[in-house]
Amino acid sequence: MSTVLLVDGNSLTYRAFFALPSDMATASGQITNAVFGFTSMLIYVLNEQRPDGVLVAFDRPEPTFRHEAEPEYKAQREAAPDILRQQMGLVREVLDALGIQTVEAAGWEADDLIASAVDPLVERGHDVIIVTGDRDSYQLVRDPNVRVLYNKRGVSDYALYDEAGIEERTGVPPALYPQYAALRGDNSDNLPGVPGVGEKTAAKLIVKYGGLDGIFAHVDEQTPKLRANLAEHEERVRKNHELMILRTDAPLDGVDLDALALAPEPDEIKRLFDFLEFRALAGRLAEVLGDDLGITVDDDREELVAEVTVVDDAATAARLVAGLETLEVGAAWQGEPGRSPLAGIAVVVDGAAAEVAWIPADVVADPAVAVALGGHGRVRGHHVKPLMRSLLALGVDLGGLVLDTAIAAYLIDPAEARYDLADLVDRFTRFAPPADTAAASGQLDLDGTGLEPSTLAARDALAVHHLTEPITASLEAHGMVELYESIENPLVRVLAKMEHVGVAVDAEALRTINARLSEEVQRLAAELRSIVGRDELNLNSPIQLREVLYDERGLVPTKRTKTGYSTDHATLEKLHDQWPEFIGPLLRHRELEKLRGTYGDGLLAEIAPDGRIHATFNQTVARTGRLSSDQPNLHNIPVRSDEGRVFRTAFVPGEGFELLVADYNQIELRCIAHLAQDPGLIAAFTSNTDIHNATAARVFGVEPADVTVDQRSKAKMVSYGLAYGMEAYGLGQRLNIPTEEAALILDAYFEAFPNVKEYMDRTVAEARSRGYTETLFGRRRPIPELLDPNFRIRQAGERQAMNAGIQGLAADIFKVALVRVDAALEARGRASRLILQVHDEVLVELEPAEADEVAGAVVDLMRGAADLDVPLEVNVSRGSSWAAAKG
DNA sequence: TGCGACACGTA
DNA sequence: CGTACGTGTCGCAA
Repeated sequence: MSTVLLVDGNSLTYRAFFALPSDMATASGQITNAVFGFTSMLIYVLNEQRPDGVLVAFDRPEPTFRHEAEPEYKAQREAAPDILRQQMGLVREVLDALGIQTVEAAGWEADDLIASAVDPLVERGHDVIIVTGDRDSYQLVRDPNVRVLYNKRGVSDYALYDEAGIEERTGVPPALYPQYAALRGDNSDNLPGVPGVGEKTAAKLIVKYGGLDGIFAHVDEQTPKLRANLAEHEERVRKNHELMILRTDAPLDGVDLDALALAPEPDEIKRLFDFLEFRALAGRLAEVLGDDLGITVDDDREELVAEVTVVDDAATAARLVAGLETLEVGAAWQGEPGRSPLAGIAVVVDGAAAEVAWIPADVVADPAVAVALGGHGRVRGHHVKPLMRSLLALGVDLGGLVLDTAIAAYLIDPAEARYDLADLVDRFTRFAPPADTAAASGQLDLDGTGLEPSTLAARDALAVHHLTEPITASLEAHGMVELYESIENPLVRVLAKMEHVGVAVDAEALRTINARLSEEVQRLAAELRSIVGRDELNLNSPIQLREVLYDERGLVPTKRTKTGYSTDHATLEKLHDQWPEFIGPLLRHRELEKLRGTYGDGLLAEIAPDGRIHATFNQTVARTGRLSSDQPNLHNIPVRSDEGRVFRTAFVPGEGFELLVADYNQIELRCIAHLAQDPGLIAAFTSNTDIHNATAARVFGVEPADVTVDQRSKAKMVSYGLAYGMEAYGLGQRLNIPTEEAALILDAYFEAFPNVKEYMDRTVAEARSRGYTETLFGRRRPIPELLDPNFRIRQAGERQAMNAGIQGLAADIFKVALVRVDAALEARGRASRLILQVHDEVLVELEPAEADEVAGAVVDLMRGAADLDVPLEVNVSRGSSWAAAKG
């Protein structure tokens, strides 16, 4: 028995396009994510299924009989973006090179062509496997010889369904699939089904009545609501059904079904894969096709190899460093970058000749070398902050940075999971990407490559040398030189200093808080266990809580998670009155256990020998341009609840200092006012009144003096929700009011502040056409989800687009402030220092003699960080702890 | 030991 | 069915 694959070329290419980053490109700039993903999927299935023949079908752009029958069919689909369309041609080229037949026909979809090929192939005695990401093909599995290999997500997540598999997956046999889908509707085809009928109900009805005819003959047996919906939408369902049936009479012109075996052309494969820079794929393909074809695509790019000279003499090292115009550096640690002891640094001596010097840590720390490094001022590297931090610990201030390639790559696309030096070498230089880098491992030969840390660090330094020009050019092409140079670049050193200095913590106070919490947590746990009569109930386990609350007690929550009923705070709150003696203590246990574990134990474990906490502030993580903090995360220290806020009393000024806390007042709302140029909102901020009160007055049409507490709170919720793209449903959930009422409030808001609505719409439209959002300062964020065929994903993209410009602008302003505050403190030679930042708030240790002057300067610099059409206001307070200062 | 799911802290 | 993060725990997989 032989197997033939029928592949839906459009469906898979589309899936590949959205599964892979759209900045995947060859050195010459050809974007390759879709063709790469398609080829990868194809090789994957060739390898898994080892078929004897393959046929790939494609859609044509012309309308089909479905469009003629139903104008709404796929009417919501955006035209394929250019960067996808141009790759369709490359997909064809790949297939041609492999000698795989393709078929297409004007007026027909790929699905119909596949359907039409199934029977002839089965008649010829083949097993047929349909490879697609489109569920419509399920209906073709009407024969034991036909199966569907369905692409669930990404490029390597597949499920192979036979007849029983389809039935298990959907609840109906393949033959009934079109009727089932007609009832349920199909969002991706813009074919609505029957309201109130989802997958479960549709399957149940189909199975019970054997199909649509049976269902509509027995509508009277349904509940009133369902009956009405079915009756009202019968015509629509019938129409859907008609459209969903795949035709088997499509013309397979030019296809020879008896010659579907692959006929690879090695020379053509080599040429094409070379051009596309598919080196790894070529290797996988060669394995699948067998080596006898002799397909080898050489990676003829040069290896990045440094000539390393060890410099262990301080005088020589100092002379060398001082003599270099720019310092292109790599570094290695005996453990974690920036935290463990530094092993040494690598410095490019002659880039063209690949000459790199390795300076061991003890030599780096020599005063002569330290002076040379410190006065240097022209450093380039990849993730330089950890190096700066380690050097500060050695008493060396690296001073001026001119290029951090990781941060540049982050600006170019802030959505990447990480910024590997090897990836950048691959994308931006003529060199082959190194298998390992010191920047990536940061460890002493952890992965057993056998390379010395000095070798790795030297290669990193050399990589930075070769990246300098192309990365700079890319920044220029993106219009981001100013953003990089004025904000991100100087910020690196500011953050390194903050990490190095850390924040002082009163460990004794923390322990006291923790002991009290532990005691109460114990007491509550015992109480809760005795109420339910279980000794081993784990209160941290949502699964076990579900058993207690929903199975045993029989409570019925309103919210579900994807695995079952939710036990989150909002849900429990609603159920509270039905079982107060259990849920009350449970909520309290949750709260205190969280505080004890995450903030009590967590913070205590992070206190360094110097009695301070040295978090890391990540500059290349948040997609909006914000910073993030880890080890520990100091951005989520409790403040809202009284119980939680006490942890802030343990954050104290260091010996001989006082604490200053300064935060922007309503910065995101002010950003909205400025960006939207909304006269009402601008006036509200300019008049210096309570913004939520003023908003409520406008929204609810009352005098400011007459605004109720409830109205103010609603207005506040709307204002904040707005920045996140919230809609009526979400607002209703949070205010605990019906969606309709929430919709009225939203409408009233947009009527009161019409430019805000207009700004949101414009932002989304712009992002959709350009593919990315851009802040006032030129920070970009690609949002490919805006073109996703899935409505929910597209909608999430719209919310991200609305939020990116707002959160991003606030982040940019704040970064400017940080840089300027630090610069001012240094310029005036002050001992006061920045120690912590939390998105719109800074903590400064004030040296008492300078305190008034510095506090004033911090406020002025923060207020002046940007010139918006609304004033920037800053709240400041001083005290002996974070909590006291905040008061 | 790693990972997804859940829950929850902040701006 | 509100954006952006990081961390803790559980429970299952390897």
